Amino acid sequence: MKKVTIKDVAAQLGVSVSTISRAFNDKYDIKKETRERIMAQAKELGYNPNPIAQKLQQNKTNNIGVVVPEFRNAFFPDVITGIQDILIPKGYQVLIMQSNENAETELGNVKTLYNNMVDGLIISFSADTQKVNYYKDLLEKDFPIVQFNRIIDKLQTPKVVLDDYAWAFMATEHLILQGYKNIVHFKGPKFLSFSLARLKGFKDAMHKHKLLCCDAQIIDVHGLDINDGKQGMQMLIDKKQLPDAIFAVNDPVALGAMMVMKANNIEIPDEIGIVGFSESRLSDVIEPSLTTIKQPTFEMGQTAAKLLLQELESGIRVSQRIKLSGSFKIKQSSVRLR
Amino acid sequence: MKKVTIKDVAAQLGVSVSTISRAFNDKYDIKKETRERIMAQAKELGYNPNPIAQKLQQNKTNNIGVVVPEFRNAFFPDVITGIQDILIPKGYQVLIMQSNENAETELGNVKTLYNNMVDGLIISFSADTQKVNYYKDLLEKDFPIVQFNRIIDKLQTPKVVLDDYAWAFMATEHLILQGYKNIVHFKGPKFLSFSLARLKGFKDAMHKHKLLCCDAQIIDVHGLDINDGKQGMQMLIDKKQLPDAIFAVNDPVALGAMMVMKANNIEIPDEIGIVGFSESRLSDVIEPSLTTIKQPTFEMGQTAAKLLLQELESGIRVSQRIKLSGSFKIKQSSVRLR
DNA sequence: AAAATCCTCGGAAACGTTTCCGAAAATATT
DNA sequence: AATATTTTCGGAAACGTTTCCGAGGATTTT
Repeated sequence: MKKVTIKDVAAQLGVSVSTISRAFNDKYDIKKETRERIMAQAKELGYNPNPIAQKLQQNKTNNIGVVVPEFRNAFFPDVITGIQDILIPKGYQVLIMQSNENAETELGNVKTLYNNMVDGLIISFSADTQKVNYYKDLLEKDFPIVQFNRIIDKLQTPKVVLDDYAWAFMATEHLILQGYKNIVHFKGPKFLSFSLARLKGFKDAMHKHKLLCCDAQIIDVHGLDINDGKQGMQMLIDKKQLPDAIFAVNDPVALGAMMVMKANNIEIPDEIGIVGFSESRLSDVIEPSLTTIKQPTFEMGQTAAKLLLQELESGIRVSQRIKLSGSFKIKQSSVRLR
Repeated sequence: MKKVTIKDVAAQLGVSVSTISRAFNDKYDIKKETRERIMAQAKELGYNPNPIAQKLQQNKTNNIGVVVPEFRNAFFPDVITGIQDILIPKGYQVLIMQSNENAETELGNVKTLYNNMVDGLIISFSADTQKVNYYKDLLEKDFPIVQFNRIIDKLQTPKVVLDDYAWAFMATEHLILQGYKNIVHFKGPKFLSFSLARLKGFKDAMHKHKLLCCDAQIIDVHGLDINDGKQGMQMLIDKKQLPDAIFAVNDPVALGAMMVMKANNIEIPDEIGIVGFSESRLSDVIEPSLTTIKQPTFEMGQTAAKLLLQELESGIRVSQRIKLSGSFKIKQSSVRLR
């Protein structure tokens, strides 16, 4: 476990420590032959520069923190893969933490990462994050942060999101064009940016087509999980207020609703049509397959990473908001046989 | 972005740097009042010890590396959550990397983590890892490693696995007791420890009940994904060698097989029964629901973390192999209506 | 041949901590 | 009151690098 240090190499070759450093950092002021001699000897001894010492010296860690609410669903893992795809080739390490949809652990995560001197942060906020003063403090210290997917508008950082409004509008309109009229929306947690955008997309589509869109059409399922969808659907059944169709805030909620419908012998898409959001692997497995919006997860991660990299390299923050485009996956759950 | 250091606090209070350090590390040789005075002032100035400097000094990072083949399926994320559950309260950071089922990137990951001075490593190997000399080198340097799930026997480290053999045996026997006779096994990649264990469990159960178990009963699907299951099933259909039942090496493979069966109007479980392994969320969504073995993922992560902690704290390696117990989830796909 | 320039390298400070050693001050012991 | 002991603290070295400054020798220019 004894590590070999720069001094060992220097002593072995009878040169100074600084020369070794020069060799490893490819500085201009070193003779090519000594460089080669050093590299050979270093390899021989199994020397690797100690990154901790380098970080202390350079006041830079080459670590990037990523905080996500969960990684049980495929969404965040895919985004993270995109982030790594950009950052790792640039020599960065990606430290991942999960907040479990809890604002408090989220704050703890961020503090830990910051105190561990990550050079920047990429974050998607938990469903119940409201207080942002700590994040504002960080931004004032010029600490680079990029938000994606679940953003907080008032934080002045680069952001990358899907155009949730537009796609929600399109999903709703798709249901309308299929002839569904009494459509309800299973909406997501109220503090989440995309919940609001998707809700607005739904409402506007309904209004455009002059369909009824009163409070009863908007069901708050409180969460984003399969169980939340189940509960929402069960409630509708209990109240005997069955709609024509459902636009769910995301796939798991849609899935849950479908499972309850199937248990109650409600025919999909004949009696009730349904579309989800954010394609999951489950959407192809369930029967009938679930119409959904596919998000460019990998690209979302790449974009967020690039934005961070830009700020890291230039030192200037550009609080742009990048909207990515999704794709509409029309499957069986929303297409009526004519 | 200018960080406040220990010197700033010292200067501000007119005491020495070492006293500040003592205060923060709760040493015995400091007066209580000065300690309080220091802590108050530190908070006032917003001082936090620089962990990089601490790590350099202590030659210890409090970082643990975790390398997994993927985290698209729920399995590894769940295990990681278990790992974090133990390690984070102990003050460790958990750095996660994914190898994408590729031995080469896996090796790269491990090297990066090692060079970044993680204190230990928890790893589940990729499907095509065969060369282990680098890992052996690390072990000889007394670098702590714990393996889980996908292990390499000849590496002398603590290991935590499911009792794959026993559960595969039970799964197969379950099919037999349901009256299935012509049973095939979709086996996993041949270098994977659990592939072999599950295969052996299958074979032994077949032999015990004196059922035919020739080469034709063992189908190598080459991978662990939905597509591999699809291909395996398609091949059986093309060859017109349909079995009574299938025991698949894992859930995605089983899922793929089911999807092809359904596309070909093969009735499950009447014509063909099927059981998977390692309960996934998909197993409840597909129809009919898939009988499977549930692995204690969270506990597996906790156990691996505890083993590592033990070695870290005691400094001695105990190459024990811990077998965890699963649970058998009997659902529709393997239960014949009588 | 003297002066100017360039190339290569060594020495030392710095990054922000912890810890060992010893000294001064406070307290206890005789 | 003198000595011994304990408590509390400061100074300095150390962890392993990078980088600035400057010096010596080699090379080029005049």
